[in-house]
Amino acid sequence: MREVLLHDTRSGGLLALSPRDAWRVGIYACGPTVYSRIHIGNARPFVVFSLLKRFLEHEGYGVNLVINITDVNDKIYDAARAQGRASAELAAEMSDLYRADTDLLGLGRPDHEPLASETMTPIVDYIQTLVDGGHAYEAGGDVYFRVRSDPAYGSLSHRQLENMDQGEDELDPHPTAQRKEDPLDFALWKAHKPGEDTLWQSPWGPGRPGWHIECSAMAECLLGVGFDIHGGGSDLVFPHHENEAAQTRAARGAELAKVWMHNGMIQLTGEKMAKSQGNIAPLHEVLAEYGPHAVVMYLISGHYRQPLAFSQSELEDAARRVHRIRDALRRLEQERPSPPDMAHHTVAFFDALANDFNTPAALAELFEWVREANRRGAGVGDSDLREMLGVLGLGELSPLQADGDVTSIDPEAISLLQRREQARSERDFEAADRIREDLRGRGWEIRDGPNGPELVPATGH
RNA sequence: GGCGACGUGGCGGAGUGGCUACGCAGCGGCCUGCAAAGCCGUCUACACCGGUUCGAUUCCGGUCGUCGCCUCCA
Repeated sequence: MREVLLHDTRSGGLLALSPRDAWRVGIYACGPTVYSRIHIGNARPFVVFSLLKRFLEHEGYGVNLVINITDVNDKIYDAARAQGRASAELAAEMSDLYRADTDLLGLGRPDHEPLASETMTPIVDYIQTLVDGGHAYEAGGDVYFRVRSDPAYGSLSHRQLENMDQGEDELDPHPTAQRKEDPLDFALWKAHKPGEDTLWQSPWGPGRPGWHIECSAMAECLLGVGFDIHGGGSDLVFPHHENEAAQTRAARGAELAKVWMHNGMIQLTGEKMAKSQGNIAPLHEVLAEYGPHAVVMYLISGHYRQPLAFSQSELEDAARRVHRIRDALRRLEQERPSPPDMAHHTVAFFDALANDFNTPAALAELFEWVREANRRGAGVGDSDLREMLGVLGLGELSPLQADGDVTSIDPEAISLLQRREQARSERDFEAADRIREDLRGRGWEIRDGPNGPELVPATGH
């Protein structure tokens, strides 16, 4: 049995995965706030945790993956107002688009995708527990978390309370400084304000929850307290995850999660890709241009904890890597066992994933396997490569052209190929080359091998 | 200002106290009518300055630079 090591933000080191329930791993990852379509950066945690789930299942664990959708939030109100629409309508539409866009990645869905708007009762109960326990207080219809009531506050993000910037946002149209006991306190419940078109009832009056308590409630509802892995982007470590952790300690007297995993940012021209900076690459556009396999390949080309450079050429590189694998698949014996003396690469592949989910190191092994298979030529079974690709979410990759599957090629192409062979046998290479160009225009590429010419779909990733 | 991460060959990106990462691109070769695909080779990388060490890209200190967070941005 492989020991799975994961980097934990709180301890700053690697922890061995040791599930709360023997073979059952609970994972909660923070999903998007649905005020616009998601971008490639938002796709990183979705892909990382979806693939981590696949890997853990490969290792014999059962996995319960929860990725929430934040559909009640200031940003949604702002975006809806700017568009002159109802916020709930915008959130519903963007939730649908989020699911549609991530569906196209071909990785399936998480096991649960809770909505904040459908978790209101547990959220209000949670806040009540905090108030009852003296960890939160009502002020003018708002409810705030008493940060200094949690002695461990700061332990996740490694910050000292005295070092925190306590300045209030001067541009905030609804200053809260006067209502808070302490500038560090954060909102659990926000009283309804004019212009906000959704509201829920609570013991403190109508309003809506703060972001942090939404996630705590959704996570606890589906996974309980003390689940195995809590994940998300590194930009959420503070304050979002710090606050989640504090809420759970205060309300339940226990840690919310055992391991806190954070993925690095996707970077465009050296800077973080963020909606607020307007330098976004929408996921659906990237998918439409390069296809799901190249996008997934791109996202796993760096270690999940590191920042990852984003550019056209990075996606093109990824598409070429996918192409190399497809080509290799084409030469392999379909659905046959792989040579045992190549298995050390496969073992190393999974070992790399067990070592803090090191996908680039795993990919290196996969490509070593591919090269060895190519070296050996015919007769190599595809099972090992299939096994590796399956865990990477690339299991649907099909060979460029299954031998003998001639019926899928249009008859015109077949006859062109025959005419080219005719020309070649007559040493009329000019004509032969013209036909080759013709076929390329039709999307077919000719490869003259020892067993005669083959047609494969043209590269045009 | 505080906290954290990081600076690897043309690009992306792993990793290690001494041994080819890997991929893409380029170049040379094999194969081929020519290509494509593939294979072989090559491009002799580890920001800078000190220190520890038989030996450092890898450990320690400093310098410069970059990025993230400290405002509900994955």
